[in-house]
Amino acid sequence: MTVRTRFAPSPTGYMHIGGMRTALFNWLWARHNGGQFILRIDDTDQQRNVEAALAPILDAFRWLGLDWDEGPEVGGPHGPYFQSQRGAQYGAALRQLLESGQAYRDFDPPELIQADRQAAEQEKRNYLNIRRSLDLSADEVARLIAEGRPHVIRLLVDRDRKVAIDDVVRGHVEWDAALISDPVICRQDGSPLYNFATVVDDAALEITHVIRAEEHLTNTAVQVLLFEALGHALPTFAHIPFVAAPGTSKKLSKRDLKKYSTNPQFKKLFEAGEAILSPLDLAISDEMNPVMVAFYRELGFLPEAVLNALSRLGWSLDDKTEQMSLEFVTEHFTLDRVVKGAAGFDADKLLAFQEHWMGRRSTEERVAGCLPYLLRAGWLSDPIREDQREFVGRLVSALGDRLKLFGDILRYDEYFVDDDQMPFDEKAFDKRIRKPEDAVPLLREYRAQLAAAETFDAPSLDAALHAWVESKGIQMGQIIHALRVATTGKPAGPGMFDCLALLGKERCLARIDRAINAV
RNA sequence: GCCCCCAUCGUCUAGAGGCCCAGGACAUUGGAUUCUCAGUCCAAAGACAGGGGUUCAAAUCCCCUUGGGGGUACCA
Repeated sequence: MTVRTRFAPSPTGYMHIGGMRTALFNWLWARHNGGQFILRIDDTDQQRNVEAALAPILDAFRWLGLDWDEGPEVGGPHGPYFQSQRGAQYGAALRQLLESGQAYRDFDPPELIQADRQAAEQEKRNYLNIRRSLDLSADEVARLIAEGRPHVIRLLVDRDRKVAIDDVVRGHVEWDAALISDPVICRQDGSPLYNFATVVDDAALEITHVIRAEEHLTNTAVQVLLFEALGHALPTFAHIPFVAAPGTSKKLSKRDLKKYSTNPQFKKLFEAGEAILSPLDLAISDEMNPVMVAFYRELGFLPEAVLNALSRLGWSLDDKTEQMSLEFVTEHFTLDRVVKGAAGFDADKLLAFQEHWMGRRSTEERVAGCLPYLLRAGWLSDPIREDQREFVGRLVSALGDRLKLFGDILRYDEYFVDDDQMPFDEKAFDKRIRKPEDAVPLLREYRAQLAAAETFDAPSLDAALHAWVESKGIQMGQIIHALRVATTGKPAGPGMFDCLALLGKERCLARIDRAINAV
């Protein structure tokens, strides 16, 4: 039997990182088995602007390279893939259940149900719906329907039985049906409820494996009842742990975003977000924050890194393999190696994966990744001139490992601003130029050396400075720190000679002059 | 309240009765390299929630306690 899995997002306008992990596991299981991965849109709730709200979700899939065999844009033999367009199927299933007596119309007004529930709560017992409408005769029911009396439709649960599944990750899980209220499967307005629509669709789409977060485990009891009532075979269930917020075992949620900003792990992400988004005139927001996939794309993370991190959230291959490509994970992914406990999102580890995968990108690829950022920040002309492209190439190779995210290129504004606009880091300026007595005289002297230099590449500059330092009988540290701050404005960066060569003679001289005058 | 799930270093995890006085990775700390930063290399510190069983033997099986989480909707 062909393995068919699905991911069924609601069009919310963003793609949650935890949802992405669930989607990934579904995709992996389908691909691992040479099966199909289906995208179904659960849009029973919101009908306006589904397309706009869906776009960020599909973008996230495309960015990570997770394709779908059936669903929006690609169609498929089991369509439509939007629940809002599947009314006919739900209607048919409803009729089937009603006619076979496995579902019934409940005419009790909501207030009455509410009172029942409150009473149960006060008596500290489990609430079970009271089946008053079941006492109505067929004639009475027919009369109430003819009258247009509002009602919902409930599944009639057999209270003398147990419901059980053998979950691939949880094992055998059992519920006593005597404790389960008859679930409403159809609202007063005729629209289907989640548990019902899901079962109808999962059956119609011939889903073989339902892989979803464990928050749905309890729903499964009702869904199993529904599968059976409809006469469908049960799919295999795999309830994977949800992705927890760092340092907690609570579900990662965009509602708690404020709290996360003080978390030491997330702090780095927020800091990077700040540094990279602000030159782009963007800011951390409801749609753009560490809980959303879009955030990582916008900062210039690599899909490989995000995929690698997501794969390891609740799944492992063995006791040592950490760095894995999507292809590798696909080959080795099995459900029985999914962990049971909640997995906290580990931002540090994501960063480590990012460094690893970025390290495997060539300079050309890194340049290609950085260029869009520089363009968007307005630091390059559009179209990009050839000399600019060449310059960015030299900068990127000088940056080496320091460039962890493509967006990090925006932290090196000193190479793109005019010389008289370059800001000096005040603390560094004090420490390296203003305070040391010999800094300014040495800078002056070295400036003359530079001005006379015939070649301006890093190796010659390196050799020349070493010779000069030796002839003067001073320490390298006495000049080089002052020189760095003078020319780049910052206390840290690529090798000094790379920086000088990158800037070129004219700009170096101009900046040294400016630094001396600023003392 | 009721139902269900979960529990190994700070974090992600390995461990399916002896290979474990518990292994790896990230983070942390110390050292080396260096003009700074980043990186790299070496090293250190760091966990089986508690209590009972079962067994010659338990991180691994059973029970209880504690703790954490999820669900309890005419949400998904």
